Amino acid sequence: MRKTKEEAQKTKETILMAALDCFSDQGYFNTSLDDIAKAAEVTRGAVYWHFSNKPEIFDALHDSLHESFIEMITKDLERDSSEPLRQLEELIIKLLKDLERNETKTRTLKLFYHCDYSGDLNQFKQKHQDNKYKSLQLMSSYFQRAQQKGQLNKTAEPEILTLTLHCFLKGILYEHLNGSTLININSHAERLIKQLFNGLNDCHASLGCKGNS
Amino acid sequence: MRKTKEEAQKTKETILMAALDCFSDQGYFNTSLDDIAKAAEVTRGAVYWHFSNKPEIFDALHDSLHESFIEMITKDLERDSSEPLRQLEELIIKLLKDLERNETKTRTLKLFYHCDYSGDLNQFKQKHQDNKYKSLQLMSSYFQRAQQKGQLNKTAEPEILTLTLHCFLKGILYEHLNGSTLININSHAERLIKQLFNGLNDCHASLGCKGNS
DNA sequence: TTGACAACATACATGCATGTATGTATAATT
DNA sequence: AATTATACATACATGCATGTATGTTGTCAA
Repeated sequence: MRKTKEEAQKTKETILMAALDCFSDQGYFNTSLDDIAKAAEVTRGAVYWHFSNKPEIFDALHDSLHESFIEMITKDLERDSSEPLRQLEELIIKLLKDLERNETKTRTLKLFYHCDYSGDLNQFKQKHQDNKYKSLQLMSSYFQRAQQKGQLNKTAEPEILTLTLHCFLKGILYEHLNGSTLININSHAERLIKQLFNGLNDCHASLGCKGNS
Repeated sequence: MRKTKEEAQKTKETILMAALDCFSDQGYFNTSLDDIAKAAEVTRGAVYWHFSNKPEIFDALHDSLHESFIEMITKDLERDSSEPLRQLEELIIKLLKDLERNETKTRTLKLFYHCDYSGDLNQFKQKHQDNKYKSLQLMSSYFQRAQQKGQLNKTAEPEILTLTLHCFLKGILYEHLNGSTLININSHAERLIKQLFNGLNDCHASLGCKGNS
């Protein structure tokens, strides 16, 4: 019965992926640990050995996705483009298309868009929210760079711009992940993003911003 | 024990509001019918008398909110403003501020942003999504009017514009309802909306749209 | 006014999910 | 080579949520 350490690590990841499958199909609250165990072709004993309970499995899934995001953005920020706004625009589209290709990421992300933190997941609410803020702060640095390079009106507020982008992205992802027929990343997302950035450029570029009270 | 019809209708609504309270506090899946009954100061017998099960309570909450939204938009559409885009902008802000005031609506809406339709709620997924599309169609008619009045470039696509607005709104609401400290409707939402509409105007007004491939 | 039915309350049966305790075989350690 | 701890599987106890069946009281209709 006893497996080698590598094998044990492998079954742990098998359990994680099985959990993701179950959560995606039936939802977090509708999946029992036994469901996960059966999907991973182990028993609940194995699950309880690697994780203390269901919320911890959820948290493990979160971590893997978040680390991946942070890494992609951080690496992109190492390159100091002459046009930070265009760089950001390209990054966003790249992230979206990466999501579309990687089904594991898509399903994981979908989890966090529809999960209810008011139950047993409440213990992780703050942590996951903090992690989201970290990604946001990274985003805002693009706008700061653009402002420093004089490509953004001085009255523009990077925070507001980041929020705008963030809300917009959230909406797109929400619809896309929801399996909505409204949005198809290949045909729509790129145009939506471009439209948003056009708005930002036109509004904040050289002239003053017209409508902000 | 037997109550009059009016009293019965009242307890039914009491149960609905109690359910909303419970769902908001503990989440849909973490509330039992007994929780709801206790919150409404009745027994589970009363709950089972008025509703066949928990999903049906959820659906009843949905209906009340949706009807309210459709009514507000439909009434606004009766007025044929000379500037449909500005009219839409004002409507959005009005809707947001109405939401902020009406806590029942806020909590109900929050339910549907975080609910997981993959479980026992799956039976209502299609219906609720269809209802969402209805509101979206109403929104797009503002853009169509603007286009007819020549206030929107002829190459602009009302559907894409509606999607843009919808995604953006979704993001704002998601953050706001999530209790995010990032967004405060009073101080932020109005500016965010104005910024978005500035983008639309600048991009699609008289000149051609620059960046759309 | 009296039956019939509505509007619940109470009681019961069932199943499932959780957590833990214990068993076991084998890898790692010495 | 013997021991120990690991990596699970199995078994058990518990509690809770659901659904239904039945009881009870008052209302309304005739």
